[in-house]
Amino acid sequence: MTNKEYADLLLPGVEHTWEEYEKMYPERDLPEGAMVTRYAPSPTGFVHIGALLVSFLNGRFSSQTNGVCYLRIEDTDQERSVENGILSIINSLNSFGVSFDEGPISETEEQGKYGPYIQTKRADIYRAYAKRLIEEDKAYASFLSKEELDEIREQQMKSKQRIGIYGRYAKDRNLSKEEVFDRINKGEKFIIRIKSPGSFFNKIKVNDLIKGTMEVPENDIDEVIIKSDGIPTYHFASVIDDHLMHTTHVIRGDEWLSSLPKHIQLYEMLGFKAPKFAHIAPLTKNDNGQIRKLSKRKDPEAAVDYFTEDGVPKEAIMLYLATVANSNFEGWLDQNPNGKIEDFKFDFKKCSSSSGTLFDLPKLYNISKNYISRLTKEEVYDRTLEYASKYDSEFKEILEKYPEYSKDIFNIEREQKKPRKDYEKFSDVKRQVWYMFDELFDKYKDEYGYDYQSITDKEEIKNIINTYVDKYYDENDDKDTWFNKIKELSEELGYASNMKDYKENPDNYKGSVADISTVIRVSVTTRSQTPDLYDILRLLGIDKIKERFNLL
RNA sequence: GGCCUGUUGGUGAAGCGGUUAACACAUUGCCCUCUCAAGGCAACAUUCAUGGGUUCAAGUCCCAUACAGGUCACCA
Repeated sequence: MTNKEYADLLLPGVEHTWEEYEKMYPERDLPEGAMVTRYAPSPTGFVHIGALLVSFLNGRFSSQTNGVCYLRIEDTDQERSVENGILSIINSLNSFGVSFDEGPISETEEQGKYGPYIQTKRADIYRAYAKRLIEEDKAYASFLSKEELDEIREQQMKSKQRIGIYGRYAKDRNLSKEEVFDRINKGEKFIIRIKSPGSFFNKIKVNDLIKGTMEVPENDIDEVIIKSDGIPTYHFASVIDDHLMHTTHVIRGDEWLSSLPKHIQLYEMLGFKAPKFAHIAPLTKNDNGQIRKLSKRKDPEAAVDYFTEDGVPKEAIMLYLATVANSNFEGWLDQNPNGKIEDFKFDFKKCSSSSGTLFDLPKLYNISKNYISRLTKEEVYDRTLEYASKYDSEFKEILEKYPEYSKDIFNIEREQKKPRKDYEKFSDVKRQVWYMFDELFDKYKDEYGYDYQSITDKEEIKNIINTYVDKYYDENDDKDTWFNKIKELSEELGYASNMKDYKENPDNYKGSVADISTVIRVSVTTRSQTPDLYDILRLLGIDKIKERFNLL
């Protein structure tokens, strides 16, 4: 039996040879230095915050070098696939501004010349290359059953040896072709493993763009490349795909770091030029003193949707991820307050080489707060409405009913050099402005209660507000005269009009302007803490003010 | 357990043989001020996990120890 016949026996019926496939995926025509990157998720439909970071970075590196970033679906494990998983990943990433030059664009369509971009559709390709390895005597059929594998592992653990199929454990490595032929004819199930040429005692140097050069033992494990269902393993498929799709840079999570020697060996065995690698540190969380990777199963905040539901703008999430990705990003943003993430040049050297980055929620919120403060009143209105439409129908109705009025409210202390920063997320907005709307005011005023501070005497409160509307308030006043009138009111009623005077001689007065302002503020809003009172009164208008005063 | 990586303040970090050990978030205090949010100013690592070594000089180089994380599937 020739090697070719033998390979045909193991993997019959391949459409094209590997040489043909090489021709079908020609070199890309790209400028010098252009990076070809990829994001390669399983179609689980779930987007992990760390995956968003990785896909984002892949996109940035290719686009800042005028390269290509493609999406490849790694569905070699059927069990992980989810209905519409591909589309939901695409949509989710798109909503965060991450898109791809090539790859699937729906469950059935795709764009780009290096496809198919879904691994189960490339089965023939992997078989062709596996066949080549068999012909070259670099791979073999292994009949080890699940039970035998378990037994070997147990034995290895007991005798404290390395776990895996290598050396003398690779029993089927030297089976004769005839014996393999017999067993297959008898219907025995088998898989294809590589004949690892490596030795554990040989150290090789592997280079990572982020971690630097590492010395690791060569891989000597006979990795599975084709599973018994005929589908390749991740390792095999991704190496072939990265080669055929001419990937120059593999940027992925650092859980892959330990399989790097395997991958490098596979590139060598196949005679491929290996791409460059960059392994990104995972996002972690401190779980009662336990620091661990953010987990899809245990941590709701691992899902990107969690923050959207929380009301954090997507842009803010990306800004946060950018600061995590490159530590100098924040300083750059500071220098370029209106800069777009796309204008920043990411650098592998600035990626954290530590073994994990704690996901810092307060920091995210801070970034989010600053981001929202830079929006225009229209943007705040649109985004808040968008949020309310999904999560707060009551507020949605109000916003739709009073668009211009709402925008005026959002504009309080907004369009200025140092804008007001009191919304950390869109879910905060209602909590800060409800009293400006009669419908909400009527509903919530009693629930929250009037928060009078130092002056609580009903008569005195009435006296202050009545005197104020009767004698002092004029809608046409500018801010200075408005406040001067509050000072005058204070004096008339025996309160200090000047805080310094009051602090020096508190006993000379019944209170201060602060107390007077607070009474007016609370009487009209129920809250002792609000944005600028002058703006609030003006927006409410004299009729509403009187109405609310009359309620007391 | 094997292999790999990492360890600078509460957090993210800068630092690449000679700096008062940046910066940002958080926290605390003061100032400003009609409240709040901001903003301004300050405090917060006598020390860079620990122990050795190299050097005139070490967070920075070397070794050991400790701790943490990752990974060891016919999962990706």
